[in-house]
Amino acid sequence: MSLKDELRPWFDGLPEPVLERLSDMLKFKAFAPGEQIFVQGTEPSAIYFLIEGHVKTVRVTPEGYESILCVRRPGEFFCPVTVLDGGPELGTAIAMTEVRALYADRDEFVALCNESPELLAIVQGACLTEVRDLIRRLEVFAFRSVRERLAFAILTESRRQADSSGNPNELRLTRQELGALVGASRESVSRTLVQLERDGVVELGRGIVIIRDRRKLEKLAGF
Amino acid sequence: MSLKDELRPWFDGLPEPVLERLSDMLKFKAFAPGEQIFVQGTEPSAIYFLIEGHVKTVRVTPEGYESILCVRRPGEFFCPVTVLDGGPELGTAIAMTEVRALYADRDEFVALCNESPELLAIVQGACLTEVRDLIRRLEVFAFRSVRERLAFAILTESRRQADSSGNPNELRLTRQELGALVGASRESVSRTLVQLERDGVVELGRGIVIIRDRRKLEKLAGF
DNA sequence: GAGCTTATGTGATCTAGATCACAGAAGCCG
DNA sequence: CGGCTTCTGTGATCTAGATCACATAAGCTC
Repeated sequence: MSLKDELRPWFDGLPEPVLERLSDMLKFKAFAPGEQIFVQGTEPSAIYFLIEGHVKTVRVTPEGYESILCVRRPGEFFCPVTVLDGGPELGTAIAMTEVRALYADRDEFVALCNESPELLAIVQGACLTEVRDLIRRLEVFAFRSVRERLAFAILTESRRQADSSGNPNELRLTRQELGALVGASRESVSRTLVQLERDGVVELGRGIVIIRDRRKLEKLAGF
Repeated sequence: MSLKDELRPWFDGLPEPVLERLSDMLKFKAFAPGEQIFVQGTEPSAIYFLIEGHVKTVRVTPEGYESILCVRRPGEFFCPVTVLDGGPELGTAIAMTEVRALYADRDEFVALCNESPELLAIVQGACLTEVRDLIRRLEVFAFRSVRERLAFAILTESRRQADSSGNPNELRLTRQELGALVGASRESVSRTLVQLERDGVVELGRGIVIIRDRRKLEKLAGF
């Protein structure tokens, strides 16, 4: 199957010639676990299309606290915001697993966006989704307990995983990473998850959380 | 001065004919303090251009907690996100003072955006700014104390006020509203502000916070 | 298997901040 | 003016969650 055909499901509705030109400008690159793809604050030089593996975008505060902005999964491209505004990278992208990705030079890609309103609309749409997601997350951060924030994060990530045709019930995140995702300490996450396991909501493993009772989780998260 | 000329500074770089058509589609409306301009979750029917007064966009959780998404000031239009994606309103917009605003029908405005890439880029840019602002805010929420969150919020609002050619040192926000902005209780905000007043950082009044020592504030906020 | 490194559970403490409960103040408007 | 409502300060109490301090445990590599 040609690259162009592989891209099609990602860019549904994109005119054939645009798809063609896009696939022509893409190059392949692999990353090892832990490897940095780009660094917070630097000028964005490319847009990445994730084929395989997971990538986290993290921000580190001056005190050394690490917070995870988002986890990217196969089928996603990043970062839509920096592609459009050309501003500094919002976070540092780190491969969580073996990663296979395609990438395009940002300038080239932007040029193509300016010629194709359809492509621009797709990137724009991704940004708008991010705004809506961030607002929900902010609300959860402001008023809810670690237990509820965790439930929310697990469900959210689970859904994103389902969207990328992964197993929606198995989340490969360490307690540390979950903490960075919900703004809590590793210990609190650990204790809370053990509690949730006792309640039959999840099942725990080393570096993994398995969802057992989605209904209870949704109730907790306030969905 | 014609409406078109009044609009010009808001839409710097917009081609003359587009500006003309935009000014033709605008209508005037005034709101009394406390009046709702639109409601969270409803379908957006218009885009508003704020001429005078302040507008807060709030979200209310099922338990009755109120959080403020943002405060709009003269020279801003809202909400760029719902204009572009047509999704449900992100929050309920409430006039905080006497408000004078212009508004355009969303469909008409979107049609104009589709004809003018320059106009689209302006609205898009506002969305991208929102993403970056939200991310910073999320980070502050996750790891910092009420004291630091307050300093951050006061500075941020101060800057936005300066941008709308208001007095950047006088913030007309109640303790309650500041709490809704930083995710803290009214009491905590009150106590913390009194402390900051003792330290000579701010001066307090009924429904107002006056910045006295911007430098200290910036240090606290982590700027 | 020995010896790493990384991920995890869990007890003991300590504190920021929520919550409850009032009392003053400052504006309103009749 | 007196009686509203809205905003504010402040004490007392209580608890979620951070932090510190270990002890495992599970993989990995040689």
